[in-house]
Order: sequence, then structure tokens, then C-alpha cells
Amino acid sequence: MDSANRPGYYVTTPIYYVNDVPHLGTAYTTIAADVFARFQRLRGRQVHFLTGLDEHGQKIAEAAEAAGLEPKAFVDRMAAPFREAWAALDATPDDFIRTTEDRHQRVVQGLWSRIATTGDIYKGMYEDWYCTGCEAYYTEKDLIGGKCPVHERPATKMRTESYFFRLSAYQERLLQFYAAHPDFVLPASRMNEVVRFVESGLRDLSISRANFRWGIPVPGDDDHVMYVWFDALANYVSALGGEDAADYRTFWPADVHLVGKDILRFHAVYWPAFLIAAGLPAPRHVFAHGWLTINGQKMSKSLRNVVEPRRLAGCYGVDAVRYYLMRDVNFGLDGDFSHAALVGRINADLANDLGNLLNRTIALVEKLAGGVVPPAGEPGERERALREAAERTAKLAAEELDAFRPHRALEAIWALCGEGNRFVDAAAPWALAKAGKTAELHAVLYAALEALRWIALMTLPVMPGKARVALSRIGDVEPPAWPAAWGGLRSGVKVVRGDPLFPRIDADREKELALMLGIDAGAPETAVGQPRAEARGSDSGTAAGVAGPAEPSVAPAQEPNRTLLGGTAAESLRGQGAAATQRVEGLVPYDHFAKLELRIARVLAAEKVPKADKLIRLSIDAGDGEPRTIVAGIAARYQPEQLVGKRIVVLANLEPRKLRGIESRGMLLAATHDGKPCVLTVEDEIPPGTRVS
RNA sequence: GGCGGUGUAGCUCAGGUGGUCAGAGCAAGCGGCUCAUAUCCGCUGUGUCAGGGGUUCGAGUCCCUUCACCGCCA
Repeated sequence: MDSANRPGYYVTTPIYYVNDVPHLGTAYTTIAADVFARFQRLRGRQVHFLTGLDEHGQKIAEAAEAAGLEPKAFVDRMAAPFREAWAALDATPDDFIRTTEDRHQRVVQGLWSRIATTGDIYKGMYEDWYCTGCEAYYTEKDLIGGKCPVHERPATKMRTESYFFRLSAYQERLLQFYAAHPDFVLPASRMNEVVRFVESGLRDLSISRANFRWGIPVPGDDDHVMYVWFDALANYVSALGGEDAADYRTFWPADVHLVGKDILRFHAVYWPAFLIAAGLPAPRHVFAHGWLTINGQKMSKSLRNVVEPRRLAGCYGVDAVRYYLMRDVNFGLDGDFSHAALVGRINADLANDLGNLLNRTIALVEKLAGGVVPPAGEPGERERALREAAERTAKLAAEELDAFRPHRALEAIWALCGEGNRFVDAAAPWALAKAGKTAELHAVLYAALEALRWIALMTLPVMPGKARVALSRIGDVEPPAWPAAWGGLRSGVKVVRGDPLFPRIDADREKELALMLGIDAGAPETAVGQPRAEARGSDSGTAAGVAGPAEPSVAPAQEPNRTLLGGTAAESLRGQGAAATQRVEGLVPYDHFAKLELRIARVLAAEKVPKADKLIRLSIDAGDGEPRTIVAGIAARYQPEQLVGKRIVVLANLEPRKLRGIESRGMLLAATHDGKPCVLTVEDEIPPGTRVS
């Protein structure tokens, strides 16, 4: 899109809401940003890739209180899983900004003050219906019977003092800006939506709150803290150190803010308006990518189909997951995630096309050329054609990546894999060897290896791990760069065959993985009388339990006679348990065991339950997409602080139960010794949510 | 209700300004090769290009209209 006519390249993800855990959606954005960052680095640009966390707001203050922690301690704790997740996905941010950091607050206050001097921030009265669950105001007609449409709890009429940003005064300037930068919002269809929204008129924006304290104080008015969007959006500038910092001069304006389509308006309307008001340049692009559905269903906590990214990477490999997300989804449109599609991509693209090309080529070099990169020799017609294909591909793939179309870039690169395979077939090096045509044989093998080198370099942004392995296998020892000159591979270097780069996933392995991931992909034909509906029932039962603390589940309120676990699942579990004991005393069939959802969980917070000797209340990350609360009778052996950070094993689909008035959603595993329970822990950094079997 | 988008082979999708545009990949079938991860290569599609109408010598490709789904706004 933009010509690379400056050394700096600045790409951002949104700052994610800290009162959440990393899920496939945020992982997707982060991986995409990482791909662009790595690509630009490969081309020699100085890259600044920023991600971070949004840590202010009433909801977070409340969650902290519920966990018995100071807000800052709470967000510190909640921040860790994000860093871990991005590291596990091989994302390489250059900076990780948190809105509670001093460096952020200082710059944001400066930005506020600067805008205030223009007169476009003023104090006024804000009156509307407020829902604490949403941290948002609703107009009269938004409400359903006086209740918040999302949480269905009563909203309260609030009339409060608030600072406003005079957004209404920026309509014309924004429209001019859009007209001058028609590719500001990408994809183009989103630009139209934004323009139309602005054309329809803008209301002034409330940018402060006086009803809670957990935020950045408004300069000169300690009664107010800044409201979320002013605080959050400014991170893109604050992370650079503000307008006077060297990083700001190198990297601002940002090349692209990657955002989910749900927050496009804030980035495409409010943010440039703030920047115009402050006299700062607006970012070059805001790219709105689509949503990922899961097996065609909306991703949602309550559906319990949240995919834990680290677990996924653990099962299939980080590089495969990154490749799949970047290749299978048209970046900018909605996409669907499914294990079947992922396995399809792994087998067809990674194992068959690329992995096998690498494997067969190296095997040929070992057999026919003494296991070292042969001399390039005199390239023939075929070698020249392959070289041209590689050069064409590198040019095209770079264009596509510049234009935020990773799926197209990968498509082009895989077309080159096809060329490589056809080249080997047509050149038939084994026949050349038999005929004693050594020079020709060497030219062929060299060209095949060199093509592989180009492919590996081009896939480096998407599959950093495997691409690096591929490069070392073919004996490439140069520092990696986007390929430009054919013939970079040095002759005489040893090649290494190694295990297949991407093993095929056969039907058995697919079932195994499905089991590990707790999904019902690949119908298990051996499941005797195990209707899959039951598995689902227990899934959704878990969901009701999980959704509880933050979002009061709808089901229990509407159907008080049902247990939280969900009637059918709970009943069937009990029923089958009884049947089993009748059948074979003391023994259970495997599938009963399989129903127990044992998972690794990480303790986020722990506190003693008041007026109970043995009980400790734990807030854990069990891979649900949000923390869950469990209560355990383990105080005889542990102080709460000892438990924080530990990786434990929990029975995740146990019927919820109230202990001392606290609902425990699950149970941890412990062995009682000397009358004191000892909690089962896991030493390795197994991601929370991983199934134990 | 207003605006916009999408609807093309079993599946996922390409198809500026109308005339090799009826395609690719996957899946399936057949054949070949044997260096390779049951891999690779080649061949195989009678698809109403959502339905209807229109403009044109000629329309997935432009216009109108109906239907389905989706997005933004109200």
C-alpha cells in the first residue's frame, strides 16, 4: 500500500481488555500483526510492533475487588497470561504497553491538555441509563423493560458531570481527511461505512467519568478519570514516548492499526478526530479484519466453544496454526475456524506440498550429490524458468503482504511449491544420475534447493519456526532476508535430512488430537451408545458455570428448576454412573472417564474464605476464556499466596456447588496425606485449559 | 426503515473498464512416476455463474426486479 520510503514501520494490535484471557480472536489479530512485522523486518525495515493491555475501568475495579485484590495487583496478575500466550504463538512485539503504566498516563494527560487548549474539551452534563455490567450508557429506547439489553439487569438513570470532546465540530475535517486518504480504512467496504456514519452527523463524545476512580485522572480535575476510549486509543502514541520522543519521530504516524471490525469506529472516527484536534498526523491505515466463527458458530463464552490458542498450538504446532489462520481466512472478511479445515491445510499444503518437496529434495542431494549443496553450474532452460517463477513469486507475495493480504501471499508462495515439485519431476535427477550427467544433475539439485530457500524465506513471517528449520536443513547459513537475488545458497554446505518437517495427520492422529482438544471432530465410530449430544450437554453445562461470575447466566434465572450444569447432562451423568456400578462393581468403562473434563488450570488469585478453617477461594484460568472461581478445602496445608501462579489440575465439568455462599465451579485434584491435602501441580508450562487424560 | 455487501463446480473461493470468463485449490475417479511424508506428476466437471426481466451483435461481467444471507446505521 504505502511505499517503503521510510525506515520505520509501525504496526499495532488493539490493546486487549485485561479482564479477559487470550482467545482465538485476539490471537488472530496478534498473529497477523506479527506476520506483517516479521515481513517488514525481513525487508530490512526498522519495525515497531506494539500490543498491550487496556487495564482501566469500573468493571476491572469491581473484578479486582471480587478477587480481593488492589486493582493494580489484579491487573498485574491478569496481564501474565497475555504475554505468555503471545510468546507461545511466536509473536514478537517490540513493546507491550499497559494503560496503567506511568509512561502511558503521562502522555495521555499531555494529549488531553493539548486538546483542551483548543477549547474542544468542555464540561457538561451527561444523562442516561447506565448499566454497570456494560460500563455503558443506554438511551431510553435501548432498554428492554427498563433493563440493560445485554445483561438484563436494571439500568439506573444517571445524571453526571462529564467532560466532552466536541466531536461534532470535526465532521467536515474528518470527511476531508477521508477524501484525501481513501485507503485510510481497509478493506474499502469498511471505508464506505465509516464515511456514511460520519456524514450522518456526529454527537459530542463523553470522555470522562466521575463515578469511579480506576482510570487516568483528568488534568486539573481530580474528580474525573478519563473514559475508556480516550485513554485506550492514546496508547498508540504513548507507547512511542509521546510527541517529543525519538521513537515518535521514527514511527509515527503508524503504518497500520489492526482492529477487529467491532472497534473500527473508534479507530476510524474518534481517533483521527482526537489527533486532528491535537495537531498530530493520523495513522496511515486502519485495517478491520473479520470475525472468526468456530465450525460456523459464533465464538462465545456461553457457547463454550472458545478455543484456547496455546492449546491449539500445543496440539498442532504453532507454525501450522499460524499458517492455517493466515492462509485459510481472507484477511478482512469473516472466516471460519474448524479442526477439519486445519488438518486439511496441514496435510495438503504443509505436509504434501512443502514438507515433501523439502524432504525429497534433500533425499536426492544425499543420494546423488554426497549430501552437500552441489555447485550451481550452468543453468538450463528448466532452471531459468524456476528462477523466474521464484522471482515473480517474491515480488507478488511482497505486494500482497504490503497490502495486508497474507492469504494471497501464501497462495502465491504455494504455487511456487507446485513449480518446485513439477521441476523435480520433469528434471528427474535420478535419471540424470543414472546417465552420468553430473553437471546437469548438480544444476538441477541446486536450483531445487535454491527454490526451497526462497520459499522458506518467504514463509518465515508466517511460520518462523519451521521455516528456520527448513533453511538450516538445506544449508542456508546467511542471515535471513526477503529473497531478492537468485543463487544465494552456498555450494559445499552439508544438507540435513531430518524428520519430516510437517508430519501428516492421519485419521487416528486426528481423533487423538480431537480428544486432546475436547472436541467432537471426526466422529468416533467406536463410541458405543455415546450420543454426542451428551458431550455437548456437558460442554454447555460448563459454559453456564463459567459465564456465571461476570455475566449472570440466563438459564438459571429463567429455569430455576434446572441445575447450573444443565439438566440433561447432569442427569445423564448421574444415571450412567449408577448403571455402571450395577454392571461391574468397582470398574468404569473408558467413556465414563472420558466424560470427566480434567484440565490444567493456572491459579490467578487465592484468598482464605472468611469464617472457614479449611476453605480457600481460588480464581483460576482453566482455559475457558475468562477466570472461574473454585473453592477448595486446602487451607490446612497452604497459605493462599503459595498457590498463586501454580498450575493445577481441575475437574472442570463438575456440577457447581455453593460452599460458604461461594459458588465453586469445578474442583481441584489433591491427595490427602497426614490429614492435609496436597494439591496436584504441573511443573512444565502447560497452557491452562489443556485436557488431562 | 435507510445505506452497503454477498449469492459462481460436492467444499472454499478467483473472476479491473461486457466478447478464450466459465476458472483455481481441496475432495472424488482414472493413469503415470518411484527421489519423497500412501507423497509427486498428468488427465477427468452437461456448474440454469441465486430467480425473473431488460440493454447489447454479444452479460457472472451493465440496468431493473424478486429471494436468501450478512454488515453498518436508525
